[in-house]
Amino acid sequence: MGRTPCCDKENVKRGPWSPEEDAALKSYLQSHGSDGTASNWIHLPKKAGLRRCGKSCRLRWLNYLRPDIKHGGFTEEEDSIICNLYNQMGSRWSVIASYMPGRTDNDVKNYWNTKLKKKLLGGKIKNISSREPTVANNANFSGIPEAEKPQDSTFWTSQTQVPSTLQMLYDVNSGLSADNQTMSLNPDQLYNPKLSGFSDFGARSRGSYSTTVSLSQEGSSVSDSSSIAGNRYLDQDYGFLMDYGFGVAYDNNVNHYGMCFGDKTSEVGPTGCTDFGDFF
DNA sequence: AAACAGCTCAACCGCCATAGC
DNA sequence: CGCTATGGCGGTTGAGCTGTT
Repeated sequence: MGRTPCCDKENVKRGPWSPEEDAALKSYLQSHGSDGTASNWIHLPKKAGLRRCGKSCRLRWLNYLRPDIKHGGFTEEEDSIICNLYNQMGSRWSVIASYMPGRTDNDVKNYWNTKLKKKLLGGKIKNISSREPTVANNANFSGIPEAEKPQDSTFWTSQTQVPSTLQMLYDVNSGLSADNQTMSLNPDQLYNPKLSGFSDFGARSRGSYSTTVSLSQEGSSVSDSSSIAGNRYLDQDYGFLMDYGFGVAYDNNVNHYGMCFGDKTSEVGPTGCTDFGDFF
């Protein structure tokens, strides 16, 4: 037996909302309370005189009609917050959005997919240690569940101790040749078919991320001992996997510096790197 | 001016989590 | 404990807008 639909799809209006519908929804929620419990989204359309699915009403309110919604372009500070948090927790848009009052998960997601991702692909990553972090100073952590907060304060404050081999510019747009002087391995050595190539930044990993990469002693080959989704740059000396956020994992395989590491950190390098790059 | 391509973003879809019975 | 209803979320879609040829 299939799942029962949330509404009668035959009798609900779909597509863009008219100003009249917006007004009806807004007026109803303002007079009856706009929190989910008070509203009961499923039954709201009927009460508000709307021929819409309850979910659609909820989405319209949360993403557009709420009075505290911030419309308009994102600031650089917000860009920075999004990039930092994306690197830390992946595509948890609602959590990321919760750090930015007035922004919705949909907004952040759209902004990431249409602009920020391209910005990064455009080779905007700069020297790792050159910039002060911004999240610590600007993020609003109030109301954020403890588990969702950045857990390592050094991530937000420390800019020192960047290993020299990490002092490189990774230009994701031009591939491996971004900084050949500091790359210890040539592209042939770095490339591993099991890593699915270097050009696909769209891979995504969610939940656990069981990556273990071990470099041979000579660094002449890369062998992975489990599957790796997505594509990363490998640094021979430190063995880290450079992930620019297009498939970044989280949970126990991502440290608080935005780097992805396998379960066996001894195999893939230290966890003491202080930051992962500056995208601007 | 028209045709086409690329981009944006609101809206939808389907899955998952959880509360309540 | 299992089922159902509902809320919430991330991924995807497509209409409309904008830029380019």
